[in-house]
Amino acid sequence: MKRTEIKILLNNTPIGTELNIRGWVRNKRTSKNVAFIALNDGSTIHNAQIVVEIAIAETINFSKVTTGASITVIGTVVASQGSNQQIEVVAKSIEILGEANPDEYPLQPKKHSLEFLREIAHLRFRSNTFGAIARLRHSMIFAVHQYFTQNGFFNIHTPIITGSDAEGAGEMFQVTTLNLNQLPRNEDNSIDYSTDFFGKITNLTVSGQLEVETAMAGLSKVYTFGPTFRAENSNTSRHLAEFWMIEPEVAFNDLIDNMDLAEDFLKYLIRYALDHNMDDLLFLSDRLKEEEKSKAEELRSMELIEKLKFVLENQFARISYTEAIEILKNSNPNKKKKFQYLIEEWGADLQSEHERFLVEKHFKKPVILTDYPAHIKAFYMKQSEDGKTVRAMDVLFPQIGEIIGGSQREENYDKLKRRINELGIPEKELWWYLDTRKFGTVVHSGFGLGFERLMLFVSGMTNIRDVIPFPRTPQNADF
RNA sequence: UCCUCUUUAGCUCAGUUGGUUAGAGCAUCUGACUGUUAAUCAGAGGGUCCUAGGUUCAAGUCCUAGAAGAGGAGCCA
Repeated sequence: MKRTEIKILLNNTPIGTELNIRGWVRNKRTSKNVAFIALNDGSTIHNAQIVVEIAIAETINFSKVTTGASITVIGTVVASQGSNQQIEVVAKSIEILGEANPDEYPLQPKKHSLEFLREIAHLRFRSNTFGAIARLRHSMIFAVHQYFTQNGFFNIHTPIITGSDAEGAGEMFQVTTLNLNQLPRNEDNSIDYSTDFFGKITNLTVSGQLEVETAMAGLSKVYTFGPTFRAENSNTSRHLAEFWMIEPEVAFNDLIDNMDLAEDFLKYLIRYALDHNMDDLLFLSDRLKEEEKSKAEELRSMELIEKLKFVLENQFARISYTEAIEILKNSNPNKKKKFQYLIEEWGADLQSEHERFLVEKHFKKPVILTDYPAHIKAFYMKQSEDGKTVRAMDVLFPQIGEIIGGSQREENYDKLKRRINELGIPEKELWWYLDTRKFGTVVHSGFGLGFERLMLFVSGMTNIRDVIPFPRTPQNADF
């Protein structure tokens, strides 16, 4: 008999239907005459309740039906006598597909710590929490492509191995086929890369932006959605060495258009989650509430679904860096010297505590900060007439901080070239990038959205290692 | 990389001022139970107290170094 997914079973299967369901046992409860199996196949957060009469149990080695075992059940859909589910399946036959030795199987029908689940990342797809995260993650991936498709964008696969080290977005992982125990040397003892696979130094990409800008200058509306690698020694709950980034780039868009795109895009994704993943969101919300019980009242965050709706219904605040400095300068924490880094003058880089103050205390909603001092931002950003700032924008979210970083790009060939030289970036590595400004240059803008940071916000999880299946962080590349 | 905290049973955690044989809940196993909901009840088994040194008559407990994990900071998405 063909398998019926548990999601289908629970949605609209009429009483009396005979069907086959398969999955992994979450829990088994036995009494004298009847046993109950909670079965999950990952199609939904919900389990199917299998009712096993003693006569059926006796046909198999029922003691081997343990938490974690995989089974296939043929049975009949009936109205449930219990109160926790509408329907259940009375088994006619059960077959054990794969046993799970209870002495070795680490998942129990109880709440596990997220740290423990991380240590068994290969099994945590079978937990409620990570199952919900995985389904939500898929939904968000799909929604990203759907949003851009509906809005006339084209997806561009930018290279993962890059030959340019001029992107300036952090430490890179080197890619080489050279024998590290026996490196070929030049006469001056430097390493001879001419015999390396690409004949030069290559690294894993830290951003697809420069390449995707070349696609923009031809297709107008493009985006990348790919893996990104940063070899920073970052040990925080919001950094990964390998993460996924979405980078739209749009010709003829200025900074205002860019902000409109970022806000519309984020709201679309959040709305998509609310429309398509309510079961998982409700579970994650309950989980979060449970977790927050142990926190002091003032440290608790808004309930997850309420928070998502709140972001949807409110305009993001949009202020310039200069305005932000004024707000911070006159803020209570600054006057009372509560900030670790006090705001004294224009030009200072904003610290996490300042961003959090603006988002969580002052505006109490997402904030887009624009027009930062040029000296704290990347070379490619559009230089303003004031000569001091660039047309940059960061979208700041509560708890997460910077979820998007973007800008209008400098489209003027001479200005861009001058900035590259000022910063000592090797110009000859960027000849192809400069060509986009040399031939038919256009005003254009784009941004980078950290996909896992979006996942943090939408799922309400607090550690980025719990929203990606196999996190890569310093000293950890297991699985 | 810096600061702070943590590391005791399969999991989550107690463990007093350094003092007998290191405990609990859950899980596992055995049994009981007329339909359970992380079932319930009774019993049993289960320990390199993170590692290596040190102090002491005596160390899970104190000291030093290291490892791993967490929170915060920096870097950023």
